[in-house]
Amino acid sequence: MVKIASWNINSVRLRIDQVARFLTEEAPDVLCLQEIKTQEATFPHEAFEALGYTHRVVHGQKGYHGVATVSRIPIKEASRRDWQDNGEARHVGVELLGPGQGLLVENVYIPAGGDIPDRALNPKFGQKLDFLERMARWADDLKQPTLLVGDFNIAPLECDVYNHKALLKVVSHTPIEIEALGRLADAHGWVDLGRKHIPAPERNYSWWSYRSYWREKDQGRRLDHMWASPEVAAASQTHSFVEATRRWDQPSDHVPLVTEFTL
DNA sequence: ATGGTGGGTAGCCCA
Repeated sequence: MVKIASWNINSVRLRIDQVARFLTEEAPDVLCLQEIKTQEATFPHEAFEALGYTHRVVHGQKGYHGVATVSRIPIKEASRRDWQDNGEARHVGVELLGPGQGLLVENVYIPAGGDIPDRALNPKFGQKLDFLERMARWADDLKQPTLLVGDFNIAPLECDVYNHKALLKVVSHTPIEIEALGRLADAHGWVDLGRKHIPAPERNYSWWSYRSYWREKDQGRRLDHMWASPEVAAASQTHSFVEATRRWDQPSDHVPLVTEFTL
């Protein structure tokens, strides 16, 4: 069994103790982190080393964005792509070398896209759409069994948000983003593990805004995803969102996703 | 309809 997790941590240095708690309690073999907000040189390597996560691939950036994949089973870096061509660190791909040998684990942090869902008024929204189109072209050529995980910053289904109608014009749930994400989905025949294991219309949110969480109205969205090649999806046994982390002190606004595979 | 909170960094950007 190989257990793989993904978590937008919103600063790995600030929340390293929470990461350590999560690794101790859930014991994933591989953890993909997004929004580490630091460079490789200032990544808290020691804490991961002490917990047995001796294999690490960090695509970092000072202050913003940044992704890292840490593992207690052997991995090697396969790629780091820049789908915006602007130097932001939003992707790293690794290949498993021991258990699950040959599986690619692609860790991505898709741009949030700003506040206005109009590329003429908001360049960041256009960059998000372009990022998705370039990812789709990348996925066209994938030949190896692949697991694509991360913060996609899109909640595609009606049941992926607390109020579908109210959010149709809110970036993360607009039809144009969902169409672009659909083209990425079709490019490889990805299986959405979140909905394979927790079928619609069941609620399974992965993110709650810091600005609204105190209201205790459960105004969440499913922004984080794990998508698998069909044969990889068929090997998935369990899948869960670890919602408890959102109630820890000074939490990330995202919660981890965890999947177990027979590989 | 609005503003609400959080992180990194150093005079605002990003989410």
